[in-house]
Amino acid sequence: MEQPANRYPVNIGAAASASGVSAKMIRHYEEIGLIPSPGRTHSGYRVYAEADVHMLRFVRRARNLGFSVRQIEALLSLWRDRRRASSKVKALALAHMAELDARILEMTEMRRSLEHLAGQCHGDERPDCPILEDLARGPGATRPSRGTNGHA
Amino acid sequence: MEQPANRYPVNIGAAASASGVSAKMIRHYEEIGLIPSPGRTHSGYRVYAEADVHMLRFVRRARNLGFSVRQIEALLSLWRDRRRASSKVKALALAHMAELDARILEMTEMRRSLEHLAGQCHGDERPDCPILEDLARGPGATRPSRGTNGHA
DNA sequence: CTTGACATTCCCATGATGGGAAGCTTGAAA
DNA sequence: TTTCAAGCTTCCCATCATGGGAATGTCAAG
Repeated sequence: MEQPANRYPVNIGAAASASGVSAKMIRHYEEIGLIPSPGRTHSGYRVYAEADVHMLRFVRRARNLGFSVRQIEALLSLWRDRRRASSKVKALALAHMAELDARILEMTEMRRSLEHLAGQCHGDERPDCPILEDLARGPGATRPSRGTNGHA
Repeated sequence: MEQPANRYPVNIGAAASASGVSAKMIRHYEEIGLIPSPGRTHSGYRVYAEADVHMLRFVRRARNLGFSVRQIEALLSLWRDRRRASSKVKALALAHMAELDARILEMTEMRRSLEHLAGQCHGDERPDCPILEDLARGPGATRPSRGTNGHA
């Protein structure tokens, strides 16, 4: 009954390619305590079981969704606790969605401002450029230059 | 004709509050060469002229638009070159907009995935949760759990 | 002079990731 | 068996923009 396909446990390289998390990051996650320290061979090589690789995949997918390591720490402990209320997981997800919304909004506003400015810049060989003018003197507030200084 | 309102040149603290760039960051920008080294008093204090504060404001506004320091370096040199073609500035702005678009898209997709998952999670005291299940076994691929392992 | 608010430099931390060096281990080919 | 490449180990450094804090020096007002 030796299934040749069951190649576990594996070294860090195989765990990395099987999980999509780089070996570098696996060691890092271990160091910061996100994942437990795996076993070691007599010579010090890290040894990963299939369950470890599953956990790494979990981590990678959560990162793909933009969760921070801190949040993933929480997700992992919720994952391990098979009796936790699903509301706890959902709360984490909603909180992260709110963060994403905030960042999306922020960047969308930047984009809108830039679009506006770029739309006013003819973008040819002439030197006058509303983009730089706006950066130089501040959005909107077209204050009359107080004659004292041509700004250098 | 002594206008009391013309309080330049100023120390770093005043330059910071007048520009909205922290003293810490002003020194940092100087160190990395984004802005020129200002004059110093006999005792080593940095001294900023009004034009310097204008430049700092320029930097802050550009950062508020999400430009990287590297990009601001380019913007500043375009700003100083009064003969540059406005197309160069516009090109920078458009490139930055494209970066913003990419990041916005990425985060929007994350958000959408999360929304989908959260929408399937009842979020009550029951433990079963599609969010964790998805993270654990991978998006879409609903493989039957091969009984060999309760996952640990 | 003392005091308090400023300034200076230097080092460290964040968060997630990667690069690379120096050295040890492993397995397979010569 | 020797050797060689590939893979592993740890350690340090870099990114990017920002801040905290320590130790020390300066300045202006009391």
